[in-house]
Amino acid sequence: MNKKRAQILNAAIELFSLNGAWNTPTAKIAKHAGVANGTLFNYFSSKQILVDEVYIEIKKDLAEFIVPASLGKSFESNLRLLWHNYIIWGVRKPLHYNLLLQLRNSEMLSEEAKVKADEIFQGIMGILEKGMSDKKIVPLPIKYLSELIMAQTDAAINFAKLHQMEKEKLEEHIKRSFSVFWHGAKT
Amino acid sequence: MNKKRAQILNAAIELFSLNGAWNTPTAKIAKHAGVANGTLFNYFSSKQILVDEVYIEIKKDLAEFIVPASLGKSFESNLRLLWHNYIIWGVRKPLHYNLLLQLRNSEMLSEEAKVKADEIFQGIMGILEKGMSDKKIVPLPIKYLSELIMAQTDAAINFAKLHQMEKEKLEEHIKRSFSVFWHGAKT
DNA sequence: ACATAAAGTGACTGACTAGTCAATCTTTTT
DNA sequence: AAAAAGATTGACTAGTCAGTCACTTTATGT
Repeated sequence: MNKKRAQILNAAIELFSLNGAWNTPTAKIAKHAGVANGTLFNYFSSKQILVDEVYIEIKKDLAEFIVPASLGKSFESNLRLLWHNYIIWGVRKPLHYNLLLQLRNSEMLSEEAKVKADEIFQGIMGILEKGMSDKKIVPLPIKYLSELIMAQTDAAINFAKLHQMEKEKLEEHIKRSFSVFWHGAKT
Repeated sequence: MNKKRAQILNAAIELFSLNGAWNTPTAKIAKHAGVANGTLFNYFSSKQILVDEVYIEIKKDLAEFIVPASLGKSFESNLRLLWHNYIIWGVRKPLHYNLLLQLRNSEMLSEEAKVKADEIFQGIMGILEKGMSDKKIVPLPIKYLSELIMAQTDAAINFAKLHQMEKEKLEEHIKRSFSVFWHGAKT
């Protein structure tokens, strides 16, 4: 069954996010997932692997959510869409988002997991970077632009959460955050 | 003696940063600090308290480093200086910087430690926020500006590290990063 | 209906670690 | 220089938890 695997992953995501992965015993995860202690290890042969898989799962979820279904229009509109979707994801899935940050900075991930997770985003990053260099819309190094995009979307997510934004207000905020980025980058 | 306390804190900062605080036994910290196991608990009554104190220590170090000695000129020049100093600090003290991010997202800090650490920055933030609202240089909410400042300086630190920047090149990069922010914010 | 395989279980264990404390060493006081 | 106070020590303990494995339950094939 793959259902059990998903149950365990979901339980892990929730408990890791709320209490910290370092502070969450595998027994608690199993219980929360409604399976026996030993069953967890049938699906994930060690806690390390579970942590890695949780990270990859979250990145996959994110990638699937933000990737523009209809790609091709102008580079700016593609970037706008990615920008929008990432912020929405961060606001709508606070547990996932929180855990993403936690694991990124925790020294808990194996190198393999980091590489694998990066590979998921290679497609998206490739499109982005190609667009940036082709159009040379912007006089900044591509890698710095990527950093800026990540950083400013994170700032936007934090602010949106702080004010518990929804619907129109959130959409307004997202638009404005993109303008701020776009004007800055075009300096 | 306060020297021992400092030794323990420094050992903890190094080991926490490299291996993760969750993964660093108190015994290892004591050994690395050149004191006995029990001595650590004479200075920090629990590991939780040690972690909290490490976090506060780092924040103090940062505050001391970035605060403009000569304050008073224009708001923009003050902000420029804070911006500059924070990035320099992040680049020069990679262990401190790394651990700051790690602890922020780790669910390891007590609420009291977070509050105490925030208090250290209340002065700086106050000046900043007052400057922003007084001059109304910028049509964005103050809290969002703060988020943007933190986010964009972090991006600048990452990029500087990625390219192992130093001296003039680093200074150029810092200047540019501020321009990007400033132009964006004035949208 | 039976046999064989696969999936699930949970009590158990070996390793690890935060925190203790009685004993020892060092510093200060008288 | 003796005594008292304070600091340091590290062997020890009590608790926790990742991972195991002999057994049970469920699914599949004949």
